[in-house]
Amino acid sequence: MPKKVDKEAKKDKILKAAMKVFAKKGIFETKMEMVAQKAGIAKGTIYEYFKSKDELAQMVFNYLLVQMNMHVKQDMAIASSPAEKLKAGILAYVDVEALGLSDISEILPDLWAYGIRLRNSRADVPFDLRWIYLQYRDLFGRALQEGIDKGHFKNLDPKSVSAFIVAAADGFYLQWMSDRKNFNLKNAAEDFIDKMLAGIGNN
Amino acid sequence: MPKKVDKEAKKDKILKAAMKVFAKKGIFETKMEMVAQKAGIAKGTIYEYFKSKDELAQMVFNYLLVQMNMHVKQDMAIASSPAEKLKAGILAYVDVEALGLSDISEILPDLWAYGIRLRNSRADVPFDLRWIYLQYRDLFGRALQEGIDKGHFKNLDPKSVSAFIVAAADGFYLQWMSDRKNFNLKNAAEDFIDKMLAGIGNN
Amino acid sequence: MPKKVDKEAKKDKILKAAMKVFAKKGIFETKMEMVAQKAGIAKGTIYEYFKSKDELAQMVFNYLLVQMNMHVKQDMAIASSPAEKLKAGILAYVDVEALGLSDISEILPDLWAYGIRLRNSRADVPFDLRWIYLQYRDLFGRALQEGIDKGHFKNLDPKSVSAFIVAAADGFYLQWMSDRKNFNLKNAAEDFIDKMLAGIGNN
Amino acid sequence: MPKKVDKEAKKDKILKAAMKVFAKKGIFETKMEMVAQKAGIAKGTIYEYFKSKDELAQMVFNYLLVQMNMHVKQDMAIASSPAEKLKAGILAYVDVEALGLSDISEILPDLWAYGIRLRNSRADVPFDLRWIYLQYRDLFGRALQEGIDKGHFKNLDPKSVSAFIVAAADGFYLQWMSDRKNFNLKNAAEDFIDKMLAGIGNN
DNA sequence: GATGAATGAGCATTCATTCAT
DNA sequence: GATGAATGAATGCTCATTCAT
Repeated sequence: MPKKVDKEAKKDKILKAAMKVFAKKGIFETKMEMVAQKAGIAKGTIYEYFKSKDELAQMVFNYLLVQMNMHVKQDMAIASSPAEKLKAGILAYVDVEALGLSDISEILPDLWAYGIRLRNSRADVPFDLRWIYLQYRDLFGRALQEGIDKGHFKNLDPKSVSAFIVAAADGFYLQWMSDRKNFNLKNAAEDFIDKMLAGIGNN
Repeated sequence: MPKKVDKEAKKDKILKAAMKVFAKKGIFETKMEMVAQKAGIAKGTIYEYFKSKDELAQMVFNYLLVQMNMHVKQDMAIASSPAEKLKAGILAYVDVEALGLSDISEILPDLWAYGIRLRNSRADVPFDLRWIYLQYRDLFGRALQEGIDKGHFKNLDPKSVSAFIVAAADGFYLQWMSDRKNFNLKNAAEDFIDKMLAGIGNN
Repeated sequence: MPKKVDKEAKKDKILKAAMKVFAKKGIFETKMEMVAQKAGIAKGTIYEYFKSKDELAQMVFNYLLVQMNMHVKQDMAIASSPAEKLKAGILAYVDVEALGLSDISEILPDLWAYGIRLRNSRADVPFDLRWIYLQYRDLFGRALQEGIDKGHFKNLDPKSVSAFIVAAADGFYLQWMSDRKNFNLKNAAEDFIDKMLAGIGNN
Repeated sequence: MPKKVDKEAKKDKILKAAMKVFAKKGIFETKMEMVAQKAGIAKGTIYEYFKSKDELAQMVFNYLLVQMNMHVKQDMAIASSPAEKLKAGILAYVDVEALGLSDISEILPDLWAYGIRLRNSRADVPFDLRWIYLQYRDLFGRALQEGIDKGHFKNLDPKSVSAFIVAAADGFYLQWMSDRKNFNLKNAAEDFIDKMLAGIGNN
């Protein structure tokens, strides 16, 4: 099935190119021509793979969300203890290298802006920030609950702690994006993990 | 100087109108005509007060940043103990009502996107997210240091804790914007404050 | 009401310009830029007066249809005898000079093509060839009936005769458009009128 | 020569497919892809048989013109008396079934528009409406002349009568296309023939 | 010969900005 | 100062045509 492979590969190529240009310029400053150029193809070709600029943006955002989700889930699944799970999850969440975000992190606020605005406009959207956050909170919440059940953690509210784990991670992203030179994302996350685990630890 | 006042009032009116429309539609989906309509004036009049759409956006973002900054600073200044300062600061940071953000919170990701991108493009910008975050970290950091010095808090690194206080606050904003119905911003912040103060408290 | 007049005048100017270019090039070969140029305005200005190229075309067609209709009706109304009415109506129908069609006659097949196709597509159309023809047949039919009633004409079927009067007139247009140099529209119409009146005359 | 036949058959298939789509959508709304689909082939294949969309359109129009011409000529040739010749010719002219026009009549105004415009643009065109009409007028004119010579018809001008026979036939087409449900093309033609023959008959 | 993916010229339309009134 | 009609640069998207397979 040579065609199939080619098509998927090309679509992916365009997606990646779009991701980069979107990140650098913002969605509205990005012209289809730029994406084409970045992908090394002609403008018209993009439309063989994506219906419109808007769909392309959605696909890009969706791709990122799925990547991050998979990454976090996998790393948490592998970890053994509840504390390890939390640690692995948070580190995976901010693992820009593994997520391929190191060069395109600026895209996140656009994703957020887009996702938040979708609520108000169209209903048939492929991604829903509401659901995304629910899921992350659930993911961390279950690890927390497990830790509580096992007596590793204090008897705290998993809902609120997980919300704040996710919040901290997002917030670190924001500070890092604003000042990549001086803000060390990984260190911030590790520091946070240590402190948090100490805070919720049962001893 | 009645003229001056009138001019300022009108400029403010346009700014507020732009803020609302920007928040609802996003900057690029906002047309100057919409802003004019919202402000109850003619399209051309906006240009008597703002050089361009871009300047208008900058003024809007700057206004918000200044508001938030003032609010946080004031509330922290009034508070007496270090713990009270932290609490007051965080609550002020997320006080959407007082900040007038309750109806226009969706503007924040646009502000972030804009601010982060400014780095790459133009140098002569009126606001700088890097500096904004430095300042907030410094603000909370000084309260933390004071608490440490007074023996109220454990001997922790004010830099990293303040970074994560700001991060959590931003992150809560994000979750709240994504799901205003089900995520209680104020509760999340208060929960967080309690836990954090317990965690860093010296006893 | 200076504005109102200006606006209407300008709209009319654009309409007339579009009519000419449409006639010369055909609707699809006509670019909005050409219309603007012909009207002596900028491309964008057209859109202040017409929503789209399609609407512009519809307005042009409608204008022509209304003009022709008015012209025929008026000339028939003035005429006294039934025979005069028929004659006046037919001559008015093909009076390219009075209708302003002398330089833009080629637009008629486009009008027909457009009108016929409208049936298949959109329902909310401002003109309906079906109705147009019904009306013309009715107009000539009533003159015929009057002639029959008065004993001027033989006892023939007004429906079928009126249909064929209109048919002949349209057909003459077609031959004239195809060969303006050698086909004399007015002569053809007059010849036809004489013969027909002789044919249906009662003596 | 089996290959030749195959080629011709395929070319014809494409031509017929194009005819249908052109009729339904109009030439400019017809995309080459649609024609290919209708013909059950790939888009690129059309270009193996026709140089361009424009040529395809010309071939379609030419085909129709030739068909109609042959049909009319043949039916007139068979008829014996001048009156029969006229009758046969007119009926053949509007015999949509035999001409294969019943489903694609809407194509006629496009043909007219195209033909009329050719005059203004390119000189090397395969068909010329001017010539087409000359021929039809000649065809009917000769039958009329024969009738006059034989004393069957009054001494009228064959030129003008033939012009008006053709005109009526075209005009009937137009009314029929505009309202196929309520306008009976054949009946209109027959009615017309009867009346005309009565009018020009010598008795 | 047939295919259909790729191309890129071409165009309708939008909208920030200007400026005559 | 205020207006809103006019502008025209800019851009998303289409689709006839090409050509490697």
